Parts: sequence; structure tokens; C-alpha cells
Amino acid sequence: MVGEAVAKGATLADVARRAGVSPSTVSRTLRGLSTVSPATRARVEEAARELSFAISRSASSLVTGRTGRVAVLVPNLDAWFLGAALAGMAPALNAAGLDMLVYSVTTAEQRAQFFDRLPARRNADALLVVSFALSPEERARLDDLGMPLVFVSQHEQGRAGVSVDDVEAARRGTRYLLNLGHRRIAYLEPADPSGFAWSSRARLDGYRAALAEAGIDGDDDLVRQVADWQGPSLDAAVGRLLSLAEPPTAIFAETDDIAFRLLTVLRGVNVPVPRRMSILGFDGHAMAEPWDLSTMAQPARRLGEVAAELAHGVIHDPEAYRERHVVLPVELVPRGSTGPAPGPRPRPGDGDGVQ
Amino acid sequence: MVGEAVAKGATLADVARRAGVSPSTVSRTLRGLSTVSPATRARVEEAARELSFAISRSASSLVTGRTGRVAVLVPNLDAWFLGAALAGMAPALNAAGLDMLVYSVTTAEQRAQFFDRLPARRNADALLVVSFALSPEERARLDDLGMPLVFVSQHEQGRAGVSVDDVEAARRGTRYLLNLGHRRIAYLEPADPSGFAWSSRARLDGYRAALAEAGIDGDDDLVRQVADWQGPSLDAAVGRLLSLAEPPTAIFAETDDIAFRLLTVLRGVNVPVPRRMSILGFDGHAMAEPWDLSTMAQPARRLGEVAAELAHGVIHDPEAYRERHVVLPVELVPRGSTGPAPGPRPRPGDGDGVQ
DNA sequence: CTGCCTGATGACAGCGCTGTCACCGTAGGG
DNA sequence: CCCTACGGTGACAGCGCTGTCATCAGGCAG
Repeated sequence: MVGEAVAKGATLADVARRAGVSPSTVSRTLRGLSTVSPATRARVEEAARELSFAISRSASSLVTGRTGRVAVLVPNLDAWFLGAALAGMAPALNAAGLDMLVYSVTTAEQRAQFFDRLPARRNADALLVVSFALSPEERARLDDLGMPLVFVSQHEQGRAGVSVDDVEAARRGTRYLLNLGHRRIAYLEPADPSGFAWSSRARLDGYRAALAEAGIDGDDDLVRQVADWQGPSLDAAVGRLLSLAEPPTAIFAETDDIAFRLLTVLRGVNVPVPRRMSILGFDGHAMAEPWDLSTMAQPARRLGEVAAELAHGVIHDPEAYRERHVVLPVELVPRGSTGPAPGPRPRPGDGDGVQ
Repeated sequence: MVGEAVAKGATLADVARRAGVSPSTVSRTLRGLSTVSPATRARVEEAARELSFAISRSASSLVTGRTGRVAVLVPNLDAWFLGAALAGMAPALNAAGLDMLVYSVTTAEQRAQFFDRLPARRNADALLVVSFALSPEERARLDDLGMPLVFVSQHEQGRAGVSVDDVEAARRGTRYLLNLGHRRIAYLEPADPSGFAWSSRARLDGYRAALAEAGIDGDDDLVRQVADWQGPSLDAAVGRLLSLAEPPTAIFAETDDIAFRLLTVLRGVNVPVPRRMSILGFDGHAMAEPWDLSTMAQPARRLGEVAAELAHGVIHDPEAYRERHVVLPVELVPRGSTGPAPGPRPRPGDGDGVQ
């Protein structure tokens, strides 16, 4: 009895019967195709509505070779940036009539399985690679399979993709600190032991370039790697920086997540921000505002939206889109975590140097 | 020439030819089915590997009626909780051989479209509804279509789902504040103007129950709605609370996001936490630790994992799983944002009451 | 030696669509 | 009044699988 009630779902043939036309006509109508008379169209659409007809993608993709789906490959799912990017992607994809398949590949095992079974293949029309470091073999494999690729938040020579100009953004961020009078500027970059997340030295390069332009010699003691998210290595890094002969007066963190933890650590050890130490982040994390963190804001959602457009492009016009790369702007958002460099170190007896 | 290189992808028939067997046998082998001789199995598997064969779900689902996909419906994608839940879900789903289709329905328009075209139907074997307030019509629609539903992070009577016991968790959180000596405890709940996010009065109920158990009359002035994420209404709410004849000494925030902003606002107006005001959040947000926020931690990832198991369940054994509901524990994580209630208000001349 | 059962495999129809082609009626040009 | 053109429609094959049934070679009891 229960089984009876479960409508298996109307088929296109059912709709055709109800509308008194052939299946072909229903198909044409529903696809909004060329030549269907208005009267027929109306009848078909009503019949479809009455039966709550929803087309079976399985059947149509079997014949068209298109699945109407795109796969999204991410190194994890709980990082703010990825969530924001997906949040931009999903509606844009849906608007284009595409469904979004998400694959979160975090462990080596998952990775092997993903590329071995390649579930995306034949089950998606394109693959969006988001901040994921593809090995050359993996990339080759995907190419062999003829899977159109779109790289999101990473720049791959001669490939469709969307990203920001990390070099330029980091350069501008560093210049901002220089303009505030800072001369000793540290740089904290995330260590990625898994090697899954895509990264480049681009931001670090930008930082170094800005220092060089200002005639300041790079000091490797000021560049430190820290575990991206959890763990004690940040404390150690801060300890190193504070115990230098000439400690920094500003720290540029490669990600806002690092900057947040940095703020906490500094508060804990009574280093006032920004009076004694300015902090600049990178990402435009949603929490940056409540934390009053100055940051280089990436348009994360927008990256997702553009990625969706590119996906649509590479599917429908591979020739035109194959190498299209979009660069989005990064904006410096100055907030309370950055301020002028403190004056010269107080000589003995000078007090705090405060007027 | 380029077109030539694009391998359309081997079919099952190709594998069969290469292995010198019939397509049926290949199908049986690849599905790990009953009776295939070891020798044949080996030949088939090798042929499949050599051709990088990946089965076409479109074709197989056309005949089996199963898509091997589950759809996940979320009210948005950039909230921490949803990201964490998805992060738990994705690998668990993949391990069960299911692909994850994500639908982020944020606007009324998207909502109408989703339920109108119901892209999930016939394109997914089950729908996971995550913190999404389905209208009765929407629910009825899904039921009519025979789509198995799993409710995540929300409790629906007689439905498969996984959630936490919000009443009990809020009661415990409130008791914790009571045990610290607080008697005036405010409660901040999120206003959800869109009405998309599922919510219940459960947490508020738990808060009230704990107060009642302690013999404290509820004071409606202490319960305030604030915009969940952005906006100025928090400032107003704090203003109200601080201007009461008897202001609260602790605030229980229904979500960590509210608690974070609360911490910022209080810091801005020089109300020391926890010396003058204790703050307790709810969620177990990843940022709670660096913020040193006490919180009722939900096992967000675990919710996702269990949801995946339930999805597998309702697909393969609907009878057994139809009404299965799993309740996961919430743990109080005490941190630095909560402390003993300050002593009685200092009488004039008493100073700060600090020894 | 016959008959039957069992394990292993192949043949074939058909899932629900789409694309192609054939078809039909009507309008307009010669 | 015939012929073509064309808008509108239907018939039909077939996409790549799976499930069912048929087939066949051995093994073993009778």
C-alpha cells in the first residue's frame, strides 16, 4: 500500500500521452526548442506541471553525452575561503542549469581513490579544481580523459581559471606597512604538510619585491613557516621574532587564519596591537571585521561566481575558453590592527617614548 | 586533431572485447557480483584498468533506478557550521560510493526554482536537509515524489535524522553559568528574517528550564533577538542589557557567531570579560579556541558523518531507517570568557570591590 | 552410461530520453 | 492548378548499461 503511493515519477511518455502529442514534441517543448506551436507548447507545459514531471538526467545525458553537472574538487570543506567560494559558485552554476558535485579530497587514500576511480569522469561535464595542488600525473590523467578543467584560486599557465594577483596584492600590503613607517616587517607563511592545498611563493615574492623596492634587505629571520590552523608552532615563531636583536614592528600573515591566532598569542603575551606590533592579514575573512583585522581582501564569492561562468564556457565553447584566465582585484582593508611604527627604541631613562 | 585526441571514454563493451568476454560478464565483475571465475575476473579487471574504464552512472542508473548520488540542501554555504557538517559528510558519502550534490538555496527565487524544478528528483537517491526550514507544502511535495529525506541538525518527528539535544545542551550551559554564581543571565537569539534556516525554541527552552529549576523567574528583558551575522542590532541589544536596572552578569549567546561579535562590542565599550560579564556561546566554532570563548560544542563533522550513514540507510533499507533519529552529545567547553559572577555591586566609596 | 544439478557465461530486451528523418498540411509562386 | 517551401509533428533507432533467461560444460549420484 505504501509502495503504491510512491509515485515512481512521470516519464516524458506520460506527459506526451496526457498532452495528446508525441514524446518527441514533449522533448522539444521542454528543451525550449525551435518549432513548437504555441498551442501545443501550452498543452505540454500544463501536462508536465500536472504530473510534476522532472526530466531524468540519466536518460538525457545517455544520449547527449552531457551530464548537466560539474564536479568541484577541494582540499577540504571547512576552511572559510572554500565555503565562500562554493557559496558563490553554487547559485551561479544552478542559474546556468548545472548541478554541483562536490568532492572533498583530504587524505592520501581519498586522493588515490578519486583519481583512480575518477568518479567525476563521465559523471560531470567539467572539473573545477579549487586550491588543489594537482600532481603532473593527475593533470595528465584528466587531460587524457578529455575532462575540461577550470582552476580556481590558482594560476595555471595556459589553462582556464580565475585567481587574484597574489604578487601584486602582497606587494601592496607590504607597501602599506612600509608607508606606516615600518622597516622590520616579518612574514608568516603556512606550512602545508599534506601538500594538498595549492600554493605558490607568489605572496612571499610580492612581500620581498616591496621590501626590495624600498631599499630594504630581506632578512630570512623575519620569514617563518607556521602550521596553518592548529598547533603550537605559532608560539614558537612569535618567540623567535620577539627574541631577535631587532624584532619586527609589523607582521604580514599570509592568511587571516594565521593572523587571528597571531592576535590571540600577542594579546596573551601583552604585546599591544598595533601600538607595538602591527598585524596585516590576507583573505578578507568574514571574521576580520569583528576582529578589527587589517587584511588584503580577496573577493572569494566572486571567484566562485566567475569559476561558474568559466565552467559554463569550457563546456559549451571549449575553444574560446580553453586558456581564458580571469584575474580579480584584491583590496586592502585597513582596520585597527595596523598602525604607525613605534618610534625608535627608547633609550634608557626615556620611559616609553610617549609624549 | 585536437578533437581526435579527446578520448570519448571506453565503454563496458570495449572492456568486454579486450578481455574476450561478454558485456554481461564485465558488468558482473565490476559490480563484484556473485559468480565470476577468478581467472575471468582478473582478465576483466586488467582490461578495465588498461582502458581507464569508468562506468557511466547515467546508463546504469537508467536501468537500476538508482543514481548513486545524494542531494544536500543547505540554506547557505559560508556558515562555519555547514562547512563543517559537509566536511564530515563528503568523505563518508564517498566511502559508501555515493556522490554529493550540493544545493545552496539562499533566496526566495532559488527556493521556488528548487522546489519547482526539483532538480534533485530522479537525479539523487535521497535528500539531506541541513538546517533548512521546509514549509509543509515543500515537505509534502518531496514526500509525494517518494524522495527519501534525512534531516540534519534539526529534529523532525518520525523522520530519519541526526541532531543534538538542544534543550538539554542549553539547560546545561545555563546551569554552568548559574553554578558560577550568576543570577542575571541574558540570552541572545538570532533573528532570521529570511526564515530559511531551521530553528526551534529548543535552546531558549533549555535556558528557561534551567532558570526555573534554580528558582529564578524568567525576565523577558534579558532575552533579546539580534541579527545573526552582520548589522547593528547587537549594539542596541547590548545597550538595552547594560541599561537595565539590574543588568546581567552573563550572556548566553545562541550561536558562537553572535558571541564573537558580542566579545568585540564589549571590548569596545570597556566591559571586561569575564570580570564584569561572562559570555557563553553555542556551536563549538573553530574560532572559539583562539577567541578563548566558552561554548557548548556541537560535533559538527560527526553530524555530517552520521547523516551520510543515514542516507545510505534510507536508500538501501527504507523500512528500517524511515524513522531513525540519532541524537549526538554536546559538550561544554569552558574557556576564559566565563568566570565567577562579580560580587554585589560596589556601594559608593567601595572602589571596584577588588581586594 | 544417463540424467540432473551447478557454476560460469552469453544473448537480448529495454530503462527514458534525444536526434534524425520522414511526413503532412497549408501557403505562396509560377 | 501544380509544385515547392516550410512550419509543425511523429516514428524510430540507439545511447551504455543491467536483469533475466538461455546455454553449456562438467561433476556426480544413480
